[in-house]
Amino acid sequence: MKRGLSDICYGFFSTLANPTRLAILETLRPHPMNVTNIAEALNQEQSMVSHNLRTLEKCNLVSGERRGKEKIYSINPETVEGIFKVVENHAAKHCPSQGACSESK
Amino acid sequence: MKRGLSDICYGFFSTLANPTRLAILETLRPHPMNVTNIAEALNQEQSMVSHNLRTLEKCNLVSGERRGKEKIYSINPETVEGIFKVVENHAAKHCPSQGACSESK
DNA sequence: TCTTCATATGAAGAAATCTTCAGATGTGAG
DNA sequence: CTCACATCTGAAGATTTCTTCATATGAAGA
Repeated sequence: MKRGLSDICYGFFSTLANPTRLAILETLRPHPMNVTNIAEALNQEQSMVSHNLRTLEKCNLVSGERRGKEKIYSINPETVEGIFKVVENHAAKHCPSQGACSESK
Repeated sequence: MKRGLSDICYGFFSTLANPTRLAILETLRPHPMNVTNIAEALNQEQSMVSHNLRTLEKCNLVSGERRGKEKIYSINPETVEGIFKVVENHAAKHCPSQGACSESK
């Protein structure tokens, strides 16, 4: 198996290949938020959100800052916006109605 | 669960979250190639490459063109280069030695 | 048509990832 | 210190995705 850029990318894309994590990024896009609020916004269990925030943080897609009892998470805007931009453009051109790269064809 | 850009992105990133598929993209980056040659380049079974090419094609990350017995696959350069560029930049800033977004921390 | 090369496909066990639950840790107030 | 609130963590069953194998389909030439 060839090895190169692929390796650098694998963890990155694996991190993004999850609906909860994508939803977290989208939720944090407008502004930073604490864990409880993210969980409420997504209607998910707090522990699930926490697990996924850890994955996102490992990958530097979000970063968290303690503020008293809370921990405020915010996205890494450069990377997240950059990626979303490419995907939005791709979807606009190649993904008819909606729901890209899925079933059908 | 919130629904939005996340849905469009999910299939896209799932497609990219696989070492074989990333290696295929990297292999095709310089120039188009047929299935057998890709398999040889990656030292992988032909059927595996074929399965993964199908996934990539569904997502419009590659496209295949029959030429006689062979089928020549090529990447969608706009999207693939765009994505790699963002990831390379991200890795340069946030992924110390190499192997991004993986273990440690 | 028969043969050969090239590619695609279905199915099933193997492997990786998720989700959930129970409880641990951290923080600040009283 | 104890309590309450906020977040984190480990483990295990549930679920999803991979890999492999056997075989099917397609294309071209004899």
